[in-house]
Amino acid sequence: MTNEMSIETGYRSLAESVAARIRELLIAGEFAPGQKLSEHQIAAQFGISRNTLREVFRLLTSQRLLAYMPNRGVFVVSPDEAAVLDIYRVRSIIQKGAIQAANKGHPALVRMRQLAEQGEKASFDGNWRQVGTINLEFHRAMVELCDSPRLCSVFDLLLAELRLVFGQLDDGAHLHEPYVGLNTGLVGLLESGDIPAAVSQLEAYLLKSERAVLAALQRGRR
Amino acid sequence: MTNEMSIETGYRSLAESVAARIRELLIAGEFAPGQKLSEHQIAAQFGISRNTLREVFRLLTSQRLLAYMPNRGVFVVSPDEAAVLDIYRVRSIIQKGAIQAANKGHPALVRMRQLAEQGEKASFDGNWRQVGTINLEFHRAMVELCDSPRLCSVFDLLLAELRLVFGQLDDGAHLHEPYVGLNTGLVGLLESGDIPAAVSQLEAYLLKSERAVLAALQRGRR
DNA sequence: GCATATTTGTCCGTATGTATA
DNA sequence: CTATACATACGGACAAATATG
Repeated sequence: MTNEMSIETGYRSLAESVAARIRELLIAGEFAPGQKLSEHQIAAQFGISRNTLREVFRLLTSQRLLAYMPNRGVFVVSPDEAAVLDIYRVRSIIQKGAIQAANKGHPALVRMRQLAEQGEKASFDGNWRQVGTINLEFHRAMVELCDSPRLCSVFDLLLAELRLVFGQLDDGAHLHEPYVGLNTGLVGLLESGDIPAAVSQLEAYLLKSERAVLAALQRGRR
Repeated sequence: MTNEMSIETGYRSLAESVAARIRELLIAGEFAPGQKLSEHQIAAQFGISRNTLREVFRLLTSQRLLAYMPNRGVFVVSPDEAAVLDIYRVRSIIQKGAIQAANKGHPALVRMRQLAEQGEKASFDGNWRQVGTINLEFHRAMVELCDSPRLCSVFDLLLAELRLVFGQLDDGAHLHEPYVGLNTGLVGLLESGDIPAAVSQLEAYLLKSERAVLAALQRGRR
């Protein structure tokens, strides 16, 4: 999925595949933020040696999902209000920059249309968990509009960190539901080529989402 | 300097400090692009064990400075034309986004003024090496305008990769010299608060620089 | 195309220092 | 303050893949 695999062949070393698995567990909320990850325990849990696990930890700390505390071990990061503010600041810059490159017929734009419709459907069915997943995929596709592998990988890391924030919050419902309409509207604007309107629509989305996340975060972590 | 150190204390583990040292060697051009880094040799060269060195490699591959080839080892990346295009695409988005936040009196803006003047001086003295260093510092300060630690660290990685490209080229002179004037002009526009003019000035810089780097790259690597 | 040497990928055991109960 | 637990780092071992003659 992401770009932590080796070049050329899609082969992943043991460290890379375990990193991918732990990454999935992290964004699924299986590990609590702030929790310590013991080398001994995790190595046993995944059936790998401690040396290999330390390579895994180096990968995941580089992705801002784990953090080292010297001589104390690695811990799951617990993004605070400042982190959320920063993440949304970067999102704003990256996503506004990306949709400048939107041109009709771009594969990513087609995908955005599909995802917007899937989001409407999932929202209608009340499947909030899927609404959240689709929503993030939608914004990921938005960044793909500008055909920049580096920007996409940066954005992936941002989204992973943001998922970690979501994992701290208790309600999956109202965190994504209000935005499916905005997404559909945004796609329409991009398809019609009205970039300035799309930008302000995006700004509205980001501001609204940021405030909701901040409020939920301050309302207390579960 | 960069953010690969552990949280809380500024202490760096052995892997982190060796990674920083190798990183310096890489951007100084001490290792040739495409060169293979033998685990045995490099471990001996730096007086560390293979296990620790593999952690170092994980850090540096995460920073796009090295790349794994499965069962063949790690190699210094050799950015090609596509990489340069992508780097400048991301630079454009990030830097244009960053200067939107420029307000008079921002510490980063003060620093940009200082660096612009230092660049003029170094250019007058014909010290091209220092002109290049100052130029990159100038653009780094530009990104600091938006007070986003995440965007800054992303930009640092981009610049490190770009330095790797410079290391492939033979002339350090004409790659930076023509831009010192543009830098000074850009600072003036930002200080006067004329963001739109600053943006077009920045666009002119990036386009010019990108073309020069691409031309030098196609003219042949040393 | 084959046999051999080299190197990676991964594991284990262990010594040392640091933090914590 | 001592003792225990753990992170840090090292060296050696071995199979598998790769490079070399």
